[in-house]
Amino acid sequence: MADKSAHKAKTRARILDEAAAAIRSSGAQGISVAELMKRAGLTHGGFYAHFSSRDDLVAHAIDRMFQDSAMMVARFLGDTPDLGAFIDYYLSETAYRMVERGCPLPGLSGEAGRMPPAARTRFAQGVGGFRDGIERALEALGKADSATLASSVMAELVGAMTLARSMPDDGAALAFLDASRRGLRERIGLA
Amino acid sequence: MADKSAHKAKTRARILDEAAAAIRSSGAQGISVAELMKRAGLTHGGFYAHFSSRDDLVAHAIDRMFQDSAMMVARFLGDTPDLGAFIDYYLSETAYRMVERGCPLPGLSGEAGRMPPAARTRFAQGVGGFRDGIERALEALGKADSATLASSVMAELVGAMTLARSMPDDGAALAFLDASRRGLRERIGLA
DNA sequence: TGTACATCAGTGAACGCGCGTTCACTGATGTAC
DNA sequence: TGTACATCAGTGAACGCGCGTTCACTGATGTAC
Repeated sequence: MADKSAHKAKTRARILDEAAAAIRSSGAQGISVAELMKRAGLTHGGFYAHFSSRDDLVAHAIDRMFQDSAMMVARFLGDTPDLGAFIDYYLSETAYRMVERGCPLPGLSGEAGRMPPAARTRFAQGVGGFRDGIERALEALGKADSATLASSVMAELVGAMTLARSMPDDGAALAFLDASRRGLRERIGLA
Repeated sequence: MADKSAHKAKTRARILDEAAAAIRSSGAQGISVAELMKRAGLTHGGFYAHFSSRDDLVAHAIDRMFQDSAMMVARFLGDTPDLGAFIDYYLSETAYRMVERGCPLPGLSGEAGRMPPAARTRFAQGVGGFRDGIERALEALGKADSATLASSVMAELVGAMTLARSMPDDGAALAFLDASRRGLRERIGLA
C-alpha cells in the first residue's frame, strides 16, 4: 500500500515536471494532455487519476515552476544576498538558453492575465516572492525606498529577458541582455 | 470595379483591426478564424478571400499593431521628443487598461518566440523601431551611451506593464507601474 | 437609357483532425487467512 | 509459506466539440452593347 501510493506520487511529480517544462517553452495554451502524458511515458487516459482537469494541472504546474524559481532566488538572495551575482546570472546567456528550466516570468507573464483563476493566483504569489527577495537584498545594501526600487529592478530583469527571447537573432538578444545587466548594476551602485 | 476593390480593401482592414485587438487581449493562439469573422460582422467562409491562412492573418495583424504603436511613439518621441511624457503615458492607468488598442509588446513578447516566422520577423522590426525612438530621445537629452540606455529603458517599460497586467489586483498593479515610472524618471534625470 | 452578361465578396454546409474528457478493462501489487 | 482475493495505476478505444480549411453557391455590383 505504502509502496503503491509512493509510486503514484512519483508519477504525479513526473507529470508535473514535464508540464512545467512544456509550459515554460510553449505557454499554458501550448500543451495538450495527450502530448504531455506521452512525454511522461504514459498514455493520456491515466491523466485523470492524477488531476481533475487540464486547468487543475496548469495551476499545479505553475506552483511547481515557482518552487524552482524560489530556490534560484534563495540561492543568490538568501542569508548572504549577492544582488550583483543574481543580476548577472538572471541575464546570462545560460539563463537565456535555459527556457525549459528557467524563471517562468519572462515566458508566462504576458498570458498570466488570461490564465484560469487558480493558476493566476499562484502566479501572483510567485511574483511577490521574487520581488521580496530583491527587496531584502536592496535593504542589505542600505538602499533607501527599497520596496519601490525592487519593483523597478524586477520590471527590468523580466522585461529584458522577455524581449531578448522574442528576438530572432541571438547576437542582438545577448547584447540586449548585456545592456540591462550594465544598466542595473550601475543604478544600484554595483558597477 | 474601383468601388468593388475599395470595398474589399475596407473589409480586409476591418478584419485586420479586429484581429489586432483580439490578439492583443487574447494572444495569437487565443483567437479563432470563426470568432474573428463574427466580430467583423462576416461569416467564417469569407476569410480566405482576404488571407491565405490563419498564419498569414497573424503576421499582417502584428504589422498593423506596430503601425499603431509607431504612431504612438512618434507622437511623443518625434520631432520634439518628450521622453518624460512618453514614460508617464506608457505606464499610465489609461495605457494599463487599454489592452485592446495599446502597445503590443507587453502582451505578446512572451509568445513572440513561438510565432510563425513571418510574424516573428515583423515583431522584431517593431521592437527595433520602438527602441530607436527611445534612443533618439536620449540623444536629444545629451545622454552618453544612449544606445545601451535605450535598451535598458525599453526593458523596464515593457517589463513593468507586462507584470502589472499579470496581477489580479488593480491597486498592486498601478503601484507597480508607478514604481517604474519614478525609477525611470530618476535614472534618466527627469525627476 | 435599357437589358443581358460577367465578376467576385461573402454565405453556409461540410471535411478531417486533434482536443479534453470518459470509461470499461487489465494486470501488477499488497492484504488476509 | 502458499493461495485466493481486493485494490487501483495505467491502458486504449470512444465521445462530442471546435478548430482551420474547402467549396458550390448567391446575389449585388460593374461592364458591354
